[in-house]
Amino acid sequence: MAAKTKPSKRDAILDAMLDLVVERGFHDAPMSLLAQRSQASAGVIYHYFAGKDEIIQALYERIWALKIESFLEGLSPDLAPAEAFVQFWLNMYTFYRTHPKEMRFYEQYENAGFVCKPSGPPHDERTAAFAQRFTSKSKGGVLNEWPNDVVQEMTLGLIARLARLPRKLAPAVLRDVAEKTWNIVKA
Amino acid sequence: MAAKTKPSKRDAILDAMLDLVVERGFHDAPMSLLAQRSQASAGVIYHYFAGKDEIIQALYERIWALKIESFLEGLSPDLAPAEAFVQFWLNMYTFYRTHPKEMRFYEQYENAGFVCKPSGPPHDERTAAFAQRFTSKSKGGVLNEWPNDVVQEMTLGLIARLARLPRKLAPAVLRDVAEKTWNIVKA
Amino acid sequence: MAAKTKPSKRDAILDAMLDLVVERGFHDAPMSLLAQRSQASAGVIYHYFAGKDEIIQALYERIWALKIESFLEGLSPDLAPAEAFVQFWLNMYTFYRTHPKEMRFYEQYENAGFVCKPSGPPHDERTAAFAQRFTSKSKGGVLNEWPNDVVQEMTLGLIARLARLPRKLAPAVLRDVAEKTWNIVKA
Amino acid sequence: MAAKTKPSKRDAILDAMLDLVVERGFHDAPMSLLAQRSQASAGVIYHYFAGKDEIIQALYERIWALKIESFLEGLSPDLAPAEAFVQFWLNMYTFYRTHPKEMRFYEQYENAGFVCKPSGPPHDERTAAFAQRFTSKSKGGVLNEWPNDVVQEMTLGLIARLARLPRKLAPAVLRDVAEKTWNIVKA
DNA sequence: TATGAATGAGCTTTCATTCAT
DNA sequence: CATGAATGAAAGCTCATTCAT
Repeated sequence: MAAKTKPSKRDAILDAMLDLVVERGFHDAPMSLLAQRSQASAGVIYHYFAGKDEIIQALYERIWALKIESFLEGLSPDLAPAEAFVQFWLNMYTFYRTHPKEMRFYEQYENAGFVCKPSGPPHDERTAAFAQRFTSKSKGGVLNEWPNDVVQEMTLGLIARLARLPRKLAPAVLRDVAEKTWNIVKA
Repeated sequence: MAAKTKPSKRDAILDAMLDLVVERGFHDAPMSLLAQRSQASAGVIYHYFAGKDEIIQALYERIWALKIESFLEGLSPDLAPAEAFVQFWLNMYTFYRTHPKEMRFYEQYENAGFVCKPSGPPHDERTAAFAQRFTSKSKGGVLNEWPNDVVQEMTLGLIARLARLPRKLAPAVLRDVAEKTWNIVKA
Repeated sequence: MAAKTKPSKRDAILDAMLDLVVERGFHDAPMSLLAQRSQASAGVIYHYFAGKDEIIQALYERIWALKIESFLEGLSPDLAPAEAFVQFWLNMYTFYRTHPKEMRFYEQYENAGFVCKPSGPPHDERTAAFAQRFTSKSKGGVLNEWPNDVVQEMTLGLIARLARLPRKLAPAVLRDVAEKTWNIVKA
Repeated sequence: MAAKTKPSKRDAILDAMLDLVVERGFHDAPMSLLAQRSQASAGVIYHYFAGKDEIIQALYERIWALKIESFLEGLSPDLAPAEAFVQFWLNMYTFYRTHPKEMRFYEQYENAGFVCKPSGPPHDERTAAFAQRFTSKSKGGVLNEWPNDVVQEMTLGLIARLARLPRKLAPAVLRDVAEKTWNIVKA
């Protein structure tokens, strides 16, 4: 049988930290509790990580990777812009709904200035290709001429917020929002 | 009669806490530093507040009040819906741009689960009236039939995010976004 | 009555640290024990000192000052060189014999490289004057032409070692050593 | 037969510990670092030594043996007292100058009370013979009547201190000090 | 009102040592 | 012989809070 049964301890630590931060916040996630929850002794944690900050950082990166994977699922480059947009939109919504803890962690991480993101979020080729496509017309993309960050908030940012709402939105509403939004930001 | 010059100490404490939380995050805003920064002794702080949590709470409420005041400025009930909407939109953007620290505090407060908001945000009559007007048509308002929270994210939430962007947006873009958004959410 | 009854806590901490280091060595002088012995809580110690290193440093400086005071006692500039030399020699021996703990601390401090002496031992005018007198003849002093540090080891260094010996030396021997040494190093 | 190439691991550990103690002091020489530096795993160290203290102890003894060997080099019993004295003196100085790390270790060991020397320094015949010769006349030796330990500090102790000085002393000065010292302590 | 020394539980981290592999 | 993950007590230090003055 294949190998990958080993790093379970490291992962257990990250899992426990995720739970802890979501349940109690950065300010109330002591290493002692982390040890208990992850079934690790206080000592081993420092065998895997240099310190608390590094755990947070590693967790951030693990979630980032997971996110990228989920977002690009089923997104072939052949899809027409409108379809790709809606597909992507739904992917994000689904990811956020199925990973609420990861999402809450993310928000704390980005808002609390806990650690400084090192060298920006890790780069990814497929994301870059996708991003390239969704730029303003004047830059060779398919979008209108609003500043890039405005468009992003209108799309990615909006989905994230909608996904945070307690209730799951009806597919019809979801599609409707996606399409109306697309009509605003497309070229 | 001696004017309101006295409670300056209390305010100084709140001011210092605001700075601290914004600069270092909830998890790194010790009372000792708060004392230093607010020119108060460790002891007096507990004369004005019952504890750290209460300071956070009081700060939250102070900012809330400030926000309400700013948002409703120049918003008479006579304004046509579209105009009121755009006016409100611009008010929010302006407030957020001129109160970046308050905004960052808010985000941490809401994301970090630091304290549970007691009894919901304080009630306000004028807000209520305004909110009443901007509900779905079927409820007597002027908006479409999307769930209320979806519309809120599309509007209030969006503005907040746009205001967080580093660059100040050009008035033209701002108006454009406001109007296009209005066209989506209006009845 | 005069003031100086206050800094007792700070001094108690230094006293306790001196005992601890002498009894158990730097490597076995935990803050918890220090707290117990000095009748201070773990916390207050950090009110008076920034950390363990600073305590060691402060102790070093306190002892240094005490040393200077003792060494120069009864040493008027009018004394003939030979007499001044012997007087100084006896002062040192007496100090070392009456302050064995301080001496042992000193030795550990200087040998263990525990902290780096900041900016050298604090300067003192009277010492400087005395030192000036006891330099080689060619530099205007009363000593022979050996390198300065060699002479120092032959005198100061030697006394320190003799004082460390378990037994107290007979005054006669002491004087004899002092005089013979003087005959070697004088011009 | 396979020569002494095997115990290299044990020696590597002692070497690494020597470096560590000299560089950082007893109080900051953790086993983990020792493992790294000696290319040994944390585990094997305990195959060769019962614990940290034993390593220190073994190191002390290794250095002691080395010292004895160096000191007695070229010291035949036929040499006249004055010549033997000066020869020994120079041997010591040379050893100390060529083994600064060993010397610094020694000083920490003796000052820090790290471990109590077990059963005194290991006994050695040749040293004993040499020591016997250099006792006071009344005990059959060639020295004056000062207490034994005083003479030792005047000689051995002094050399050790001179060797610690940063600069290497000129041979002429060295000889001069040796001879003048001899004149003091001889019978 | 105001001070700041004092408390002590609790925090993050270290480290000598063990033991399954 | 050798490894290095694992242990857990203890280290140095922080911090919300109290209280004598």
